[in-house]
Amino acid sequence: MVRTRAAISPTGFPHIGTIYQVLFDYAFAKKHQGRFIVRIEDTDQERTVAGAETKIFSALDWFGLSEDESIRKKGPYGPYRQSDRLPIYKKYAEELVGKGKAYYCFCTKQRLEELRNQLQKQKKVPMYDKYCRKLNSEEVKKRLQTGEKFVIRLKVPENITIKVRDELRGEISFDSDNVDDQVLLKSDGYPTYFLAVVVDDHLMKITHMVRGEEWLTSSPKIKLLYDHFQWDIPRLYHTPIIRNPDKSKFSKRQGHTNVDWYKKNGFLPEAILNYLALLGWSHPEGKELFTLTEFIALFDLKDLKPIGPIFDLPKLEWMNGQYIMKMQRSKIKDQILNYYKKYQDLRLPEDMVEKTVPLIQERIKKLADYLPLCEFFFQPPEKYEINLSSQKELFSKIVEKLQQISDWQAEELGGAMQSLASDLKVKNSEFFMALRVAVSGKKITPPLNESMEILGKTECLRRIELTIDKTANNC
RNA sequence: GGCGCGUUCGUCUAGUGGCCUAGGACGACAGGUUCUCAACCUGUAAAUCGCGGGUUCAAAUCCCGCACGCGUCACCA
Repeated sequence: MVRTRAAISPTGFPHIGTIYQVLFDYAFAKKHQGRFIVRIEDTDQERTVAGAETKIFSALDWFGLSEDESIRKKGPYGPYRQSDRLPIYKKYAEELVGKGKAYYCFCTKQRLEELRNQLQKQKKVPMYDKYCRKLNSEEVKKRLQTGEKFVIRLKVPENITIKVRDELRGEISFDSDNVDDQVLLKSDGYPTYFLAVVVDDHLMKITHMVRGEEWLTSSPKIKLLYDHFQWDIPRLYHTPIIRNPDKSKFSKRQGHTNVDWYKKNGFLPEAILNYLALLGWSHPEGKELFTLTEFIALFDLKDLKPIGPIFDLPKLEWMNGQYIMKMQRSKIKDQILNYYKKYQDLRLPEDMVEKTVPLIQERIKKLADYLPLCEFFFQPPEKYEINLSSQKELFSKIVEKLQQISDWQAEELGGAMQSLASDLKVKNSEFFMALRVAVSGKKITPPLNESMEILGKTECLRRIELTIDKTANNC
């Protein structure tokens, strides 16, 4: 059975790059009727942030990428939080020492730092000098008994070639002399990432290890560990890393990496996933718009392209607009209502939102675009984007004409206004623009006649008369 | 700097030796439609397939070298 996992560090807000990873883990597991596991990697006590776990799970739920096993969903291979598995790592680290594949190291942080500085000065690669490898077992035993602080390091064989197979790139060779004697168990009793992933992935029966490309160069360490434990290594996939426009790792400085930002700006989770799916993967028929279900059916990890794509917000916005355009009206209404309530603490009147949806459906790209476009439906304009002071006469005639309309429908209105414009020999564009601004205050609005129909006769006349008053004052 | 990975329009990509004088999408631009904005329609510009060598009747596609970009070099993940 296929089992994939997302290894998430609770160190801050949910990152869009994490979702990108999770999408592939999730889709691949689902495609093969497998299980998708979320494991909390909180082995760095200093970086762990309280509350981050909750945020991660709520982000997963928002995207519809909920896991099958985790700290909140019981599974057969728990616990799923690494800080709850400390004895396990200790046991395996010691097993490695017993096998002669790892060793105790008593070097102080100061010594390591000096060593590093020294090597850097000599323009050499900063690596541990394997000092404690030379310690004999008697001495080690003695030092351990006195309670001296220690770490356990991986004993990397000298002068061999380590071959690792990455399913997207083929076989990659590393010279073991370039691989550091990695610390596996820290002096605080916590494992480092390397020990923890290998032990956990094995114990949790992970079949496909999907992780970011930033891990690629550490894969020989992983390979060595699997060999030393004599475990079967899962299939390895190093997925591309999303980039900034300048091709560096996608970061806060140059883009929006926080999932919350997308929520707050009214992006739809389906649209984001669809967009993300197209980064490094393409639909066999060249389709750009597809559902998660369709993606799951067609996706295969091996089709991923190992090139770091640049995150292009305009395309995401376009895609979001496409999703809104295709959504049922009642659903958009609910989404808008919900969105403003939740993220802007505004309770918009449901009936009015419902009426305006048909007018704005193809005009907004994000839920957050709704109010700037439709605010005038809820309150009369305070400011006017065009100076109407010379139009007093025009508006008087408009009022006169509007008052005669008995059937207040967009069509009637349009007809009446059209004929008035031609009677007065005013250009359509000018005429309607003046009226538009009088009613809404804005140059850009949904279709005028329809908008006026929704506002109603009384309100429209009120607003135009208000405009006349204001233009009169200006004179 | 060592090591590793990568390189097709501005961006996401199609492409696995002939169908490629390189296709699509976003974006840009121009025009049409139109009461504004969108939407929609039509069209234009945009990649000498990073560069240089091979192999082959034939290369974006295979091989080699170089350049550039990115990643990584912690008791962080």
